[in-house]
Amino acid sequence: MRRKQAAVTIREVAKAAGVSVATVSSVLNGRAHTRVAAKTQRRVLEAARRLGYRPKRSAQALRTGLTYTLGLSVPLCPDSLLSPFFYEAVKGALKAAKQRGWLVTILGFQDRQEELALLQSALEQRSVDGVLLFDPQDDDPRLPLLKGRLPFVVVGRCSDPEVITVDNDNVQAAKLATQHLLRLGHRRIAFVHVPFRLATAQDRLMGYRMALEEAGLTFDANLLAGTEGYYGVEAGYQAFMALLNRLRKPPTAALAMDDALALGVLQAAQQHGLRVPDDLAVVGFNDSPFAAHCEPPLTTVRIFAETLVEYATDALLRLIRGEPVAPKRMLVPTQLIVRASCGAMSRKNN
Amino acid sequence: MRRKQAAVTIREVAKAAGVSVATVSSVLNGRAHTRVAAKTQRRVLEAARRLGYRPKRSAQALRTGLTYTLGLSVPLCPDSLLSPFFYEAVKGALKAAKQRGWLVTILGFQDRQEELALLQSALEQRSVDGVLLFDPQDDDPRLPLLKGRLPFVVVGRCSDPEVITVDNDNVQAAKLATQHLLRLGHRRIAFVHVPFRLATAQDRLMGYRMALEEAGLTFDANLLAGTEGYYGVEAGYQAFMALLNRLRKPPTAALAMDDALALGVLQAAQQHGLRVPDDLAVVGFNDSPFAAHCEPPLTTVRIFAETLVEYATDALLRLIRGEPVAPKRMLVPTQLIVRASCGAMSRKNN
DNA sequence: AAATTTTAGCCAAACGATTTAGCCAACTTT
DNA sequence: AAAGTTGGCTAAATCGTTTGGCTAAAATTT
Repeated sequence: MRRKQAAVTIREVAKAAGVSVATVSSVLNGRAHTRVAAKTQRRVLEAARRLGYRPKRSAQALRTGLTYTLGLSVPLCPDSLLSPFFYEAVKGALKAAKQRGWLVTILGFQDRQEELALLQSALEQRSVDGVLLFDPQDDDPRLPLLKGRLPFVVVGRCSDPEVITVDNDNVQAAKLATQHLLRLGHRRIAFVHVPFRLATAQDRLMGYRMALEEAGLTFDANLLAGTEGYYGVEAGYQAFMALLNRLRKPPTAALAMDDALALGVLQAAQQHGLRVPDDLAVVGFNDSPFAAHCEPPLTTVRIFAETLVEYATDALLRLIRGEPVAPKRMLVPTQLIVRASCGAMSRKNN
Repeated sequence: MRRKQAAVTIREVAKAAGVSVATVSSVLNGRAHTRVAAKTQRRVLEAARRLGYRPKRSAQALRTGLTYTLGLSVPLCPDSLLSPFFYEAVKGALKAAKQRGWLVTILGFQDRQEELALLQSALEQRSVDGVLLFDPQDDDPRLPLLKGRLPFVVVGRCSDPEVITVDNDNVQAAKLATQHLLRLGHRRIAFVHVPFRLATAQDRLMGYRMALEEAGLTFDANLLAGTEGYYGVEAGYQAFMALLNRLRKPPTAALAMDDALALGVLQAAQQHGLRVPDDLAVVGFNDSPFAAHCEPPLTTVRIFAETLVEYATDALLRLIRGEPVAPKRMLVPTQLIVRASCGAMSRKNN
């Protein structure tokens, strides 16, 4: 039961077809160098099919120097806030990889340091031909480690202009969300954000400001509510509570950088006696699974993580093959999903 | 920038240490066959460290016949309901694999047929040394395909006694949840479930029945609300709505096989004019991210997917190495998480 | 001192593909 | 008819390890 049946090798195919292994390889890989007569080709193909021959990956890998495997370098947090993004990301990566017969392995890490060790290891063992990185930061130590040694593509915005990146159009996304609130008559819109060290936060702030300023309003830093930690309901609650306590007059709307943060805003608002959406309109980000089901259902900006990562993977594959990678930085648009929490729904009912 | 710097090979280490490659390999792999003097060992180790030698995976793979890679055969659904489970699963698999220096690749499929093709392919190309399968069904076609050809472990219950499985203790879980409701005084408890073709559904039904019967109640099939499709808010809504319309008197409690189904139950109840938890107590399963944040917060049974898959991966690794795998079937306990939706909270406040 | 055992380490053959260089016949060209 | 071309294929090298078999030298026994 444990014995593996001997697999078919290229040698056996060669023997069966009455040619040399070189010819078999030529036929199967369609090499330009050696042309093979049509008749011989047919014979080889037939023999390969009949014997059920599939080249052994590890032998190919050794000879060609390619593992035909991509690495996804992703954080493994204790909570599962990232899980929808992760799932979508894997779907996207697989979609792009599968078409070309590539595999995807997960390089999962707990902290930045472990990530570096993992990348280093992947590099040294040459276990992958390229990696996808997420969530770039200023002065990202991963880039110098990888540069010139292993092809990589970054998902998210990244200051280095050399690096190939694919990102959500966060500026546009925040701008549209803010404009939506402006259109509903709001003038004092809070922005609940994660630390600005993250590029995403910078971009969304940018979009928020642009919308305000294009509407003739001046940006007011007092309306910023920053979290210390990362995304998370509690973080949103704390940040918004602090904002409410700080201001004489509460804002009439809040744009949160993530649905979890928005949920925290909802809780803080409730505790502060503000009704949503009547006293406070709330807009989140990412269209998390719970966004449609919380009370009230959350207006949110949907991002297309699957598409994002699919593009990134495609670019990475090109990069590895040495093909030209069209634009060095790609932006994927987002979509505003209007639900009850911003008041647009009830307004329609008036 | 694209040039990879030539990697260090075992030959260079051998030269640097003034020994043969065989000796280097012996030292590094600690083979019993060839003993090496302590002094020489030190010299080799030092040379390897100094040069930063890491054996090339693909060469090892070719020579040893092992890829040191595990496959996770997981469904890729359009919606992201599975995403928390998937995330936890990957965490668990990586935790077990990483310790021993193994890699994990994702074999993601859209439908059963694609899964078979993928497994077949992995088998033929020998791209993984073993796979983890999820969600077994009756007469699962994956088992005959893999048996005797590729080691595998199944996550979930599986009728074949030969197969190594790791599963949640679903019987116990459903029993405890039901007992909780019984303790709160409920006597007419609905059970909202997915098709019984799935082993999980069978097991949870079993636990539900056991609790009822041990409490001296007779099982009433009229209180079953089955979905046609799989998990999903809409499915739960439909199933429970149908139940409510069918019965003269609504049940006072509902146990749903998943939080998404429970959410559907919540919606159906609301539409039917039943208040939760006052008129209807609701308990879900899986402690989904939204469970704590919906209205009212959902009492639910938490499962430990990470642990589950960690154990499964560990068993798989053992199986691959030919080590004995302790019990052929392992059960991981679950945990009831009490929130407002079952009424236990408000009761306490009386 | 010779025979035997043990220790320490080397040689060379795999593993299963890809790829380079070259051979031979047949066909063109001059 | 001699010289070059080309088409069609093969032999052999190669990728970087691991490992079974072997052999000197050293240690031990007879």
